[in-house]
Amino acid sequence: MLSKEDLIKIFPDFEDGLYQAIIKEAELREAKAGTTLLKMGQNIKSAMLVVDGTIKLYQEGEDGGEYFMYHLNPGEACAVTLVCNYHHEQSQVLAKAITDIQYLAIPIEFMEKWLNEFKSWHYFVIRTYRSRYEELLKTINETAFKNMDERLEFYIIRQVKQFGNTVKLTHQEIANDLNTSREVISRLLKKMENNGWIEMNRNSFNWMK
Amino acid sequence: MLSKEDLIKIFPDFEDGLYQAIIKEAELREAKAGTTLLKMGQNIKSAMLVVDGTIKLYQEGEDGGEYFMYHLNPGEACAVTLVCNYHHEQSQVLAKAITDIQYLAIPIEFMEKWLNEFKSWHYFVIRTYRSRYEELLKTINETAFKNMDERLEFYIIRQVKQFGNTVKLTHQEIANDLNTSREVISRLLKKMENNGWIEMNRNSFNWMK
DNA sequence: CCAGCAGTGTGATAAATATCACCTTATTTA
DNA sequence: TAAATAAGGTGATATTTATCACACTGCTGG
Repeated sequence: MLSKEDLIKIFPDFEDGLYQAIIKEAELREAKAGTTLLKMGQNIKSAMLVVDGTIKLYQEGEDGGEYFMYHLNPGEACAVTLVCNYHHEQSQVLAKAITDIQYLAIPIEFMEKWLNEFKSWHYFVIRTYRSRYEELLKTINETAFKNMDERLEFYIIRQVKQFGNTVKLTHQEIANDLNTSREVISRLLKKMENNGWIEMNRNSFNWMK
Repeated sequence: MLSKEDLIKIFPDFEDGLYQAIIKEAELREAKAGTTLLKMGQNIKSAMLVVDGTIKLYQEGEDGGEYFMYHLNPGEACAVTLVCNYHHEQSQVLAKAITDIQYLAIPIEFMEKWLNEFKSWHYFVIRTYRSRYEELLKTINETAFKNMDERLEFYIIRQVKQFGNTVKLTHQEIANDLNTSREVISRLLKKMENNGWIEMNRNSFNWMK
């Protein structure tokens, strides 16, 4: 388990008792890049707080398609797992580790309890929901109003902010995240290359705009 | 202002002190059907709790387009206005009264204070964010994965759940909400009529599926 | 009562995106 | 090192959605 000092670094706004509670009740878990952490429809058994690495959150279509919504970084939590009533809550999102990650798993029976006991936990939950709500608003804005070329640009910029100017994704992976086809992405990237916005390599490209 | 008894009917889960605080600090406002209550980019000055009537929440595109996200009903609050830090928060949504409405306006300087003082307020804020987050997930699912015919059906069903089987909207209004054109909606509704799903009239139709 | 307008119907066409086919090139593996 | 595999390029075509043009109809205000 992490020490209190470690926890303070990652979750600086918690109160003393909450750090103790986390140390006592949470389990520190690891997962390899590529692991699916949460599927749609799956019962939620524990809250997920990111300690290290990056998680990608998706909406999953009935047909099996995936639609990228936002990243989760250290110090952040997966909103849907912070359930207040712990009876048969089912996940409405798909969560995947895209780097090797470490996270705290907290059995959901503590969610209600901690809300009562720790003010800083309450604030954390509100901040989490608020920021995720705002991410979803951005995603809706892109999806509802923009064509694929602009959506792709927005998508790339989010990648760049996360991981720097070298985007290490195949055209197919990007197409999956945007729920379109590989050909569409290939052609749009080719246009960007012609415009001098990117420099393409196999399995990656550099954002230069 | 409303009496405590009225408040209890609409917001049953608040604690005693919170009802008092609302009576003391909130202003009961009215607005006519069609009024814009909140524009994107506008500074948020007060929280909005719906007392009577229905509000529609939209995402607004840069080009001026509107995209319907969800309804707000009595007992519910506009999530974006429940801001914790009251420095220059700007609205990221568009809110319109679609019936005559009554709502409580609470100056946002009380948001932080009430979070500290009233546990039931804290829970209310969390419930609000959680349910709105879930609405957005549904909206994203429709937008990202479905064609216009299915999206229209989903949209109509939400209307029907709100207002009953007679949908009193023009094709143009529906087109605006779904960020498409009137012709597209006209043609799709015509198909639904041919399938026997709806009965069309001028300015309205009946859902019979 | 009729002129004008909002609401609706519908064909023609354009634009965006999806799908299919097939090719080339780089990388991995037997 | 040859063969298999993954990544990417590109034309042809189909589907979905957007846009334009114009007709029709029922309602409303002078």
